[in-house]
Amino acid sequence: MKKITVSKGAVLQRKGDINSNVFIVEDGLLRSYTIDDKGKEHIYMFGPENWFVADNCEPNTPGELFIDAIEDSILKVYSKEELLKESPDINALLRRLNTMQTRILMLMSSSAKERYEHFIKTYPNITQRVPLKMIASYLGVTPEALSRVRHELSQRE
Amino acid sequence: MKKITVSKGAVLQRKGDINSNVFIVEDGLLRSYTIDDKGKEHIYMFGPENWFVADNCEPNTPGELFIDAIEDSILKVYSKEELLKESPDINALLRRLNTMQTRILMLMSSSAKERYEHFIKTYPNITQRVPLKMIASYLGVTPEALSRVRHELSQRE
DNA sequence: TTCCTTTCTTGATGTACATCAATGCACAAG
DNA sequence: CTTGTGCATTGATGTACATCAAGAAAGGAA
Repeated sequence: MKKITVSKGAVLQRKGDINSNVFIVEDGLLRSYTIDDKGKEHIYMFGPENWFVADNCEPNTPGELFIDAIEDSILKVYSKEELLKESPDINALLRRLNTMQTRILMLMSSSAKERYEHFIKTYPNITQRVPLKMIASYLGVTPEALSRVRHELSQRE
Repeated sequence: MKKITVSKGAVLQRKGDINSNVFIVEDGLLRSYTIDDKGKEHIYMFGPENWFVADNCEPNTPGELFIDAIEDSILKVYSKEELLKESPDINALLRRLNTMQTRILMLMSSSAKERYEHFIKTYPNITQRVPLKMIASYLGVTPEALSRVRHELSQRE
């Protein structure tokens, strides 16, 4: 762990960086965000005092998020490895957080069709095991809308 | 930890229960979901083999989610206290998961206005510290839309 | 101060998805 | 077999929000 001071506007991490730092905000304000394919910014979270901010990607895989300082800030910086040493159970939780992160970014930036395509890639087996209306409910759309998406996708072949 | 077998349709937890179990799915399929004020169901997650399913509420506060079995399932059941004993750091992560959970449910079930109202309740200070467009980006709406929501709310007094 | 940049607001129009309603299919129970 | 009940599909219509465009207000740097 080391403590650093950054000024407003400082960039702590870029999307695509292989970088597994966890920031704990002592004072100031961070934000983490992504930029989608249309160039639009989506803020994933704000990090005010006493929050921790991190891109919850697996260690040693490229990150999804940008992290920067909205105000002058004082931060404690941990490496993820450092935290994992303390307790390996944390690994499962981190993976779970990652799933949630992806889900939030999907809900904010993707259309029903894109969300469905992502879903069948991520959970190919589940698609066969549950009724369509449950998948719709998971994706945040109505069964009618999902049915039309499905129809559209099957046409396109 | 104990191991249990449940059959399709079994309800493991209801919204409002004070119940801090964590289920690890050995075989079968669980789902967790909420029901909003309009009576609409929103699936928070599916729990296939090797997933863990839990309502990430603080221990000893009422849960947000229903959890039930979509297929006959074999589960390992842990109490949250049991996990916390292993490593107190997990607490911070659980709190974080809870924030994510709330966020996902908001994105799936609430209008822009409701999301904004929830935001200013949860982060009253941040509202003053960041430009509106960032809040819009966090909420998943355009600055224009948020501006109109704000206008509407200020009228109503 | 003036200029420049960024933020916020307001209006007009477009669109993805919701809602409502009807029909067709399964599969389960009698 | 027949009847019922829940699920999926399709069409017609409604609406919340996005997009596009223009102007007003609010700092920041010279």
